[in-house]
Amino acid sequence: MRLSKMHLKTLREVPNEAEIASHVLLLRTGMIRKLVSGVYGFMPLGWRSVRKIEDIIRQEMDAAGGQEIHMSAVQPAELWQESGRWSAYGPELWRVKDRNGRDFCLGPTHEEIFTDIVRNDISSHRQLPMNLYQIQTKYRDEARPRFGLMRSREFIMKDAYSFDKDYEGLDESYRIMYEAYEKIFSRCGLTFRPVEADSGAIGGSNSHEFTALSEVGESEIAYCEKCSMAATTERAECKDDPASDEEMLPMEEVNTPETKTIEEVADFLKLDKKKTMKALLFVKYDNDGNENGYVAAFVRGDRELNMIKLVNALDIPEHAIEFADEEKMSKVTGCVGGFTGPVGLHDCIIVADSELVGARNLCAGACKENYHIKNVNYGRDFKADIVADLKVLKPGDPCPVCGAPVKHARGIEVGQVFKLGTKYSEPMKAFYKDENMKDHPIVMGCYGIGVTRTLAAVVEQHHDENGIIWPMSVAPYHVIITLVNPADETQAAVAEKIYEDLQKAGVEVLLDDRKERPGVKFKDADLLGIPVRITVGKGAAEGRVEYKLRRDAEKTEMSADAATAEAVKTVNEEK
RNA sequence: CGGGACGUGGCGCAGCUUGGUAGCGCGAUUGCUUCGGGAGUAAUAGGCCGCAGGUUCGAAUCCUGUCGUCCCGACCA
Repeated sequence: MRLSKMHLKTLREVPNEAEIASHVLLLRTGMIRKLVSGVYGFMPLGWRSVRKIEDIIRQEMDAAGGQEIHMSAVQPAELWQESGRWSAYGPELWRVKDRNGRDFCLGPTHEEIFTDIVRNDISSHRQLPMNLYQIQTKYRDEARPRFGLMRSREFIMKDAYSFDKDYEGLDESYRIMYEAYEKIFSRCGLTFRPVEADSGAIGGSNSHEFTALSEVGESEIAYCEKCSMAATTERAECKDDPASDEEMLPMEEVNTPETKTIEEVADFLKLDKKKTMKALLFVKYDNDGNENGYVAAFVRGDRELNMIKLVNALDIPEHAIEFADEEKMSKVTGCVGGFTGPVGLHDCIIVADSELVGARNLCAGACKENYHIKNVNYGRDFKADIVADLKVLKPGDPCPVCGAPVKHARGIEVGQVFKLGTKYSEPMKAFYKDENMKDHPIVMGCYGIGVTRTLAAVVEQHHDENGIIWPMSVAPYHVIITLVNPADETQAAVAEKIYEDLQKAGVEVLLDDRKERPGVKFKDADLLGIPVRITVGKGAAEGRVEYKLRRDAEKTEMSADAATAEAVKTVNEEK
């Protein structure tokens, strides 16, 4: 492609709407264009990179036995009502009505549609296992779209669904996808870590996220350097401190004026924070959005509540719970903002962290303004409706597997794999008949990759202060020829020859034949990040050109033919 | 949804405090010079100052509302 003919507009200045590197660079290179908040279009170079990623995904999915299909983005509400997610999914589901007032949504994911396909088409065990996938535009009406392609309302996703006879088959399908994902992200040039994850709104029992490591990433992961433990902090199990062998002491109410926070209470009573417990108060909503009772969650004073673990313990969707209005809640349950403890609380669901069961003589709120109670003990003084691990695993806490101190890192979630089991096949009646004509629900798995988010993650991991540094595999073009002075016939002829030779060799090549000053061309070449660069300039009369890789600082002078050969070799090795 | 900031030619911004009908840099077009790291010069085009009300003789500027955008939080495969 000749740059003089290409639809390309690079920006010299940083658009004020962008903060992080991938967003800034994708806008400055003109690869993406914003339409409205969270909705982006792709210009020629951007679209080529998207297609590169898609092609890598297709190759690996096909190699893993997947079959590509393409479903509509528009989905009828009926299917979502059948699975129960029409109400469970929440406001992120982008709902639309047709002219007759019938409800639809723009698909955020396609479990229902794929389940519907197989329940119609699959009836025999002989048709299983099967894996179907698509690469398609998805919609999620995000509360706060941000960082360009990182969290957008419209995005491209590859979603795959596996269908098996039983859980053993699912384990195998899951393993195959997991390995395919490792290949895909490696080929895209990403540094990533598969981590155990919560299954969220998609549902199911077992899940891994593929996280591209990056400081600007929105997911936080905990991992252990001594063993293989790696999980999102939402998911990571947090070990209880061992049960105390202290004697239970009698409860004692103490006056603790103006001590609303754990720090204040611990300071005032000269207690270790570990000898206190804190209360977090929530209001629960039913599927229609009406208030549906209160929840009080308790963790030790030095711990932090993990909301995901709480909603999982309650077995409700995440959006069905919110911090409670303490005054309103007080009238029903007797809680007192800042002084809430489990003793004296009534008419609400009490959820206690498992660590509290073995702890002894903790200080808790007295449910009375300016009073706390010392020596509160589980079992004797209060009981919980639910006991579960509710804690956030913090850096330095013992690894739940081996006990070594864990570390934390941030990352961009570029893919996730789930074991769904029969979560969809059962309610939607996707059954197959076995050898004995007996019906069984199909056992499903689902596997997603954020294609456009992967593009952003690649840029996050591969850039410098001058621009993008594309890995060969996802670069929009492999080689850029900078023709320093197009008016110089010798230079032009040498550049044209290299351009043609590279194309004949199957290399994707850009020829910068614009009537621009050299500085502009060099700056653009840096910004665009094309991996191999050949500069045709002063040396052209002697048949000499410069060869340079975007990622390297040094350039090499060589003959035009040698540069062409070197470029072909490098591209074929790396693409 | 809560908190904060911002909307002025394609992009980045000034002007607003103290109202008088819009300016700078980049970009674009044309000429001349220049030509290996975002050139110099001269000229030209391009803006109902987000939108709607209000105050005023007069509003980019003050007031109210509204829409949009970004950041933090809430939320989020």
